[in-house]
This record gives sequence, structure tokens and C-alpha cells, in this order.
Amino acid sequence: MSSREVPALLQRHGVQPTAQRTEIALAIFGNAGHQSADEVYETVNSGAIRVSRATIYNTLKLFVDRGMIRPVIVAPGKVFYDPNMAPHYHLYDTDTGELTDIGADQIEIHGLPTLPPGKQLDGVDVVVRLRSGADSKRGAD
Amino acid sequence: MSSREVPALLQRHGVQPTAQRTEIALAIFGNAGHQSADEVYETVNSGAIRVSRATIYNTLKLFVDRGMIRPVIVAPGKVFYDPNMAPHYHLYDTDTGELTDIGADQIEIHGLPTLPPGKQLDGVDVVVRLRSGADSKRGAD
DNA sequence: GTGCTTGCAAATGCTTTGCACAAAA
DNA sequence: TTTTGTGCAAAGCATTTGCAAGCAC
Repeated sequence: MSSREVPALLQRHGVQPTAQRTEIALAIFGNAGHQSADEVYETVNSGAIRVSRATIYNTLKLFVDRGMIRPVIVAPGKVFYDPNMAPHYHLYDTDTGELTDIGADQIEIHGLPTLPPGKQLDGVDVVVRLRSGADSKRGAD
Repeated sequence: MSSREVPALLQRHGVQPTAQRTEIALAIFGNAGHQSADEVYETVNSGAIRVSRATIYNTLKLFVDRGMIRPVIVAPGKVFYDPNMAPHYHLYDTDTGELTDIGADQIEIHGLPTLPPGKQLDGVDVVVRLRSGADSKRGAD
């Protein structure tokens, strides 16, 4: 995604394309992976323009509300923002903190439970957790 | 689980059974559902003895380390502690904040991705997210 | 000019930590 | 006595918010 396409993307989602929002969107959609709010802040501010943390957070929330990105929660206080809205899952490395996509086709989920009446499905989050060493953890058992 | 069995449970996991830890364990294993750290704090302190937040957090972490309970993260800053260590998944109601178990047999996951070399599976977290009203949310689209 | 945006800094909410006192081994 | 556990209050993070100044239409 180029900086030329971003404003159109924003408008398509009913978001007024300002310089800051364009930079933030570019940081998220331009770069590959998933970034935390703080990483987005760093990415954006490493460039020419300067964007405050407040704006980063406000904008991220706006993008989530508008269905442009989705938050992936991997640990308390560890939220990544995922520009991939297609159904898919995640691989999280507990040691490195790295988050990787798993295609929807790589995990099959069958037989979701019956939903309570009046409720509707909002989404299914799957996080596969990895740890490095063969015996890096554990003590009991 | 009665207050008589708890000390044995703690010792079985290499945890010295103190009055506070017994109360905390009782709050988690005695009551049904999942509780947040704060709910455990309330539950414990509604009884006779008084336990500080520091001890609640320290003990919860200790229990997690010892494999007695597991944390379930449903939202940033929203962690529940689940006394059920058997493989199973969760249903989270975004509106009420209620967390319900889904038996491992109610969802089938097939074809986990190949793990990178040197890594091993730490667990698979599945959270099925619900929202209430038919049109309670959304604004864009 | 009116309304939406931005940024600062203060505030919030949850969790962790340092240190002294209390209890257990 | 030596080790381990507890509690208070302060510190730490990530995130949110109030309010004034800036921009866009």
C-alpha cells in the first residue's frame, strides 16, 4: 500500500484523511507484521512528521471501530494491531514476543457451541502459544 | 473443594499452605466460575481474614507458575483466572464481561501449523467472542 | 465560524516492587 | 535463627481523558 492509496482507504471507511492518520495507516498497512501501539508510535515518529501518543491511541481505536484493523491481545497489556481482517489465527512466541499469522486454512474449527439466545458471534480468537527451550520452564508437575 | 482439602492441594504443588493462600485457593476452586484478580480480592476479603492486593497478585502468579490455575486474557487489562486446567476453550460476552467454559469436545481444532524448530507448544487459547443486541454495535460499514 | 483533530499533561486502572514486620521451619 | 510470606505504599506501564490551540470545510 502506497501513501497515495491510503487517503482513499480512510475515506472508504468514513475516516477523514489527515496527515497523522495517513502516517499511522501507512505504518500499519505499509509495513508487514503486527505492531503494538508503541511500535506504531515509534514507526510513525521515525519519519518526518510528529504524532503524539494520544493521537496514536485515538486513531488506533478509530480504525478498530471502523473495521479497518483488529486488536490481538496476547498478554495483559500486550496488544497488537492486525491489518489483516480476513479470518485467520495467531502464533505467539512467549519468549520473543513475536506474533505470526496462521492462515484460516491451517486450523480448522468445527462445531462451535450453540450461542445463548439474543447473542451473536463477534469473532473467534485463536492464539497458539509457543515457548522456546525444551525445558526452559516448568517446575511442578 | 472444601477448606480441608485445599492445604493438601497446595502442598501437592509445592506451595506452603498459609492462611492467605488457603483462602485464595478456596475462593478460586470453591466458587464456580472464573474470577479476575480483583474479584478474588473481594471474595477473599468478604470473609473473615484480610488479604492485601499485593498478596493476591503474588499468590495468583505463584499458582499460575505452579500449574494450578491458568490466566485467560479476554481484553487488555482483563484477566480471569481459570481453575480448570483441562483442555477447554472460552466464550466471552463482550457486553456483560461474562466468561464461560466451552468443553474441549465442543470445538475441534484440526491441523495445527508446523512449529518452528526449537519451539514447543505452550497451549492453544480459543476465545469465542459474543455481543448481545442484534444491532447494538457498529456504525460504519 | 463551526466542527473535527491534535497534543500536552494529568488521570486512570491494573499490576509489580521495595522494604520492614510477622510467621514458619 | 534463618528462611519464607505478608502488607503497605510507592512505582510502573499502557491507555484514556480534559481542555486549549490548530485545521478543514
